[in-house]
Amino acid sequence: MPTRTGPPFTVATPRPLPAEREGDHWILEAAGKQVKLTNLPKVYWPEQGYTKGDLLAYYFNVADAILPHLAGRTLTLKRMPDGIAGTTPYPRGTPSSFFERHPPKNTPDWVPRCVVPGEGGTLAENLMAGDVASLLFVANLGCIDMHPSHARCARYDEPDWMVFDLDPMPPSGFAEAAAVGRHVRAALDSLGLKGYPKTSGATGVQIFVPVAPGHTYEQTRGVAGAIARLIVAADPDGATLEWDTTQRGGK
DNA sequence: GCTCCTT
DNA sequence: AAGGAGCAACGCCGA
DNA sequence: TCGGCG
Ligand SMILES: [Mn+2]
Repeated sequence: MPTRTGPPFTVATPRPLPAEREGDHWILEAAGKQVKLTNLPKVYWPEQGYTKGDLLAYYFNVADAILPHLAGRTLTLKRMPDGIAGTTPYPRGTPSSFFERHPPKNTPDWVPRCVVPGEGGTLAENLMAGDVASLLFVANLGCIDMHPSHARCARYDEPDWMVFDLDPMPPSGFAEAAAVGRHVRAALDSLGLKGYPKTSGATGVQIFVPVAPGHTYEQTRGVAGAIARLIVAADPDGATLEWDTTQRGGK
């Protein structure tokens, strides 16, 4: 049950969100831009009771860390305006989340866009987030996940990084994913490439690899696929490229 | 979360 | 006034 | 070539 009456924030953050209430909503001012924020008390994480306000405060607090990774790249938003457990009435129980890439109609003109060629000679506008205001604007849409493009807008078809996504399936966990990550590092070493690992979700690992300018997605996909197949061949019990998630148990 | 379109 | 639909895009794979 | 799935 969405609440409009509960507290807007339930988690203390180093820098509280400096949003001022204005009638039924809030206004955040950042670098002269006014961002309208709505429904802060709405519970987005029912299990923990975390609110949309908590989400916005989170993105405000990590802005300095996250913005360098978003700026100049188109974003695919994963929007969950009814929280992480929201569902649609029909079909019954279907998650009410959805993806969005184009600026919705109410997007302020100061939110940056990337114009890219679309289907059949058309042009499409894609969202970007370049500063605190645009970051908080997309977060207010109920966007919990943000997926930045592997390529910068200026060279939208030339990725400047590739990623190895290691998702352990029970009973495998983080340790097993890290072990596969070491295989990835060995392969990258032999190619003179450097990978930057990070945790992902509860038990996963992702390894980001900078790619020199001038390469296509087809090329990076080919390299990543070749490395992945080598690892599966070397460690068939520890790694799989199985596409069907129900078929990749234990790896 | 918000707009648009149909009832 | 109330309610529903729409909101990305692409590679992989098996049919 | 199409549809489901990621
Ligand atoms: Mn993952």
